[in-house]
Amino acid sequence: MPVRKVNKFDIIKQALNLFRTQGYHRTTMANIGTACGLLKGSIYHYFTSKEDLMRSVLEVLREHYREKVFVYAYDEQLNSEEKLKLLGEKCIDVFANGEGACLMANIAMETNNVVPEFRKPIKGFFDDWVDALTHIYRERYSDDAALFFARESVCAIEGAAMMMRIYNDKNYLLKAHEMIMGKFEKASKEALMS
Amino acid sequence: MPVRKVNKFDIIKQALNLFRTQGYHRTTMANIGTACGLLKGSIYHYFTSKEDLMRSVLEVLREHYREKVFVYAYDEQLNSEEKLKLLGEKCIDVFANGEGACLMANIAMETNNVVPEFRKPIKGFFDDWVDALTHIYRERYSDDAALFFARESVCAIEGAAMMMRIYNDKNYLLKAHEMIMGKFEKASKEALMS
Amino acid sequence: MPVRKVNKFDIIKQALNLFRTQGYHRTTMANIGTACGLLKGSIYHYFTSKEDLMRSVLEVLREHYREKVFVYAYDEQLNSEEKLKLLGEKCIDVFANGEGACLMANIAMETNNVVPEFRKPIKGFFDDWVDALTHIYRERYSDDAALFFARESVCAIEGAAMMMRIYNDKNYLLKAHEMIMGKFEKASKEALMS
Amino acid sequence: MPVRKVNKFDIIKQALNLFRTQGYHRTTMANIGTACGLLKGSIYHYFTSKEDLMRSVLEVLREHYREKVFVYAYDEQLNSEEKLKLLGEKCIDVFANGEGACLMANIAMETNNVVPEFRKPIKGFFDDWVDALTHIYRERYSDDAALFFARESVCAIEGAAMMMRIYNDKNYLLKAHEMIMGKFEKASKEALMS
DNA sequence: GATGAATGAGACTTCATTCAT
DNA sequence: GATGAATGAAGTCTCATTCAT
Repeated sequence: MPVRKVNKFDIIKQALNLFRTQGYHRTTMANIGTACGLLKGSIYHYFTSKEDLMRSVLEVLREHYREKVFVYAYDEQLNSEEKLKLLGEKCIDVFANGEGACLMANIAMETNNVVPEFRKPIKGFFDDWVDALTHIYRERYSDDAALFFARESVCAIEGAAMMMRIYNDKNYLLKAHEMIMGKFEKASKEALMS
Repeated sequence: MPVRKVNKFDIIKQALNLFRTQGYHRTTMANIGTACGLLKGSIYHYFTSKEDLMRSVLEVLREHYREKVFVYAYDEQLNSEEKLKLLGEKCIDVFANGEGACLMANIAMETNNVVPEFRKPIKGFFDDWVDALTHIYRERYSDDAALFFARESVCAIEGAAMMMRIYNDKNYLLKAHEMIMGKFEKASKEALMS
Repeated sequence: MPVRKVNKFDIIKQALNLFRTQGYHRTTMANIGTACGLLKGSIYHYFTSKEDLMRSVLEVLREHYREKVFVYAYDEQLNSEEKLKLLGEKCIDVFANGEGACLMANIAMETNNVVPEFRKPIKGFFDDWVDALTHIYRERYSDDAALFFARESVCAIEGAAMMMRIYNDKNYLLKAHEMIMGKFEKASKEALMS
Repeated sequence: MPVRKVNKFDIIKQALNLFRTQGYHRTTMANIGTACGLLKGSIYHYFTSKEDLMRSVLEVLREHYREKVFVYAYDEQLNSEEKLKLLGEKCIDVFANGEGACLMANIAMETNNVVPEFRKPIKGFFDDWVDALTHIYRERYSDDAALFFARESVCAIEGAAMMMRIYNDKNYLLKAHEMIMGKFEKASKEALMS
């Protein structure tokens, strides 16, 4: 009964969810099919292979972050604190959501050096993130320091996301966010004092 | 004719290396066998299953860290800075070595929520690590603050290990270590001043 | 809205070409569709199945040979040499054309004893061919001998077509044709002498 | 129950038979397994892929002909007629055996231009055959003529094998053999007369 | 008539695991 | 203890075919 049941994006969403929670290798095409109400074979109507699907997932995810999260860093209606706060909160939302964790990091760990195709979008995502933070930090730090702290912040969040997963405790993410905010505010005061 | 080619530990060592670099699912029993000069079937003389082998790997790794790394936190011949420095350097050695990365984190990401058996040794490892750092930090912080900073430090290192892998750049790990050391030394001065 | 993009014959022509060059099993309905500017599903408006399509291809091919090639054997405007020459040349044209080879022989090899439906048109084609040659040969040989040499000629041509394909060398076909012509001309002289 | 059921050669023999009668694409690994009393997966213990198996089949077949058939062409205990007779008879045996036909030709037609890997052993086989016949023919013909007639003979036999298959009539092969023998004997007499 | 979505059987292949030798 | 043969479940992918629109 060939009635349209899904579209490409539905599949991507379901796959994203499964990849995030089960990992790439433990997620089968049948799993993804079931999640969409399709048979495994039908997914090949939309994607040429599992890798192709994953590539799309990574691209969509990157795009999502770029347009819905990192974009706040460049919204000049907001002041720096607000930007940083929004970025952090959005990340927490996404990461801590459901079985959570950062798919980009997961996939990087699970397939890096093994499926080189995935490296580009993953790197791209982290580039976007670091760029966004650097843009914010430049308002209070030198260019070098801004880049440095941006990287440090990403490390802190990603490390926290991992610990959250291991200990099943969302607090790690919240604390990391607070730490980043606190540091930034302190920089502000120091800037004022100097 | 019982010819002994390897022992349990040999297999664990090879498996550890493969799991670390290729991940759990992409490492086959045949891969491990080859690395040991055995056929895959022979591994079952030592371990009842792949999961069983992984469990052993995780336990051995935890033990290794406990005895060879975290132990310095409790070596009262050393002062606090020295302890912290040693811990960091040892971690960098192991993580940044070869194809590197932190197996515990990798496996956590790849199998958490899926192979619950692995959660205990992984959690245990991070507990040990946090405990060791907390022990050091207590010398300059309150109990609560020590625990808090210990967790933060582990997040920082693990996040850096991940970024190191993604960007293929060992600097992340070094910077994270420096940051932790710097923060601790600063705490020392503040303590002196107060 | 009934838009007619192709007709049955278009599909047959494209399918013939693909079956000839790729073989029956390696040619997919999608391949055929693409070659016609259709989607694979649309072919089922014209043919009930792949086998049905192949049957039509074989029939059309047989008809083509009967009307456009073997017909010369019965054209009494021509003398025997001319008939034989024309038949041979036409066959060479078709067989050696493009990726060439004799579809009838290909399909016979690939599907004989497996898709019995195809045997009839294939046999029919070779019957036609042998009949045509026998008709020509009768002018210089006894009925028995004519039949015998007709079969021998077909063997020679088909064997040559196969070697042409294996060695990618059209000469085999030309030499076979020459051989057949030469033998026939010699028969003529002997007949004259006797 | 891992008791040795087959060896590599058993599998090759069964596969050869199936490929010859069913063709390459219609023969599944499961078919081959069943024919050997194995499960399909077990064949991968001996061959890395279906293509790998086919390659072995082609190599074994070529070797078989070289050692058991074409070898007579170089056996100087025999006179020319005997050599040619033996070669022909052996070929008839093999080709007409069972569901018969020449696997080399079958595969050439079914996979040529598609699985280039198979071209080498197939070409090699026909080279061996032509070489053997050329060697015999040189005793009564010039080098050029010997090569020419050798090729012609192979064409005749292969064409006959195909017709045998289509008409399910072994006579084609016998007649082709007789024709070749007759021609050769006639050459002998002409040589004597001149 | 044409399309595109969906199906489902079945293909090749992988791999953890078992077990007789 | 080690091997090599075999297993069987499961995975990715293909493809002829169906059918609502």
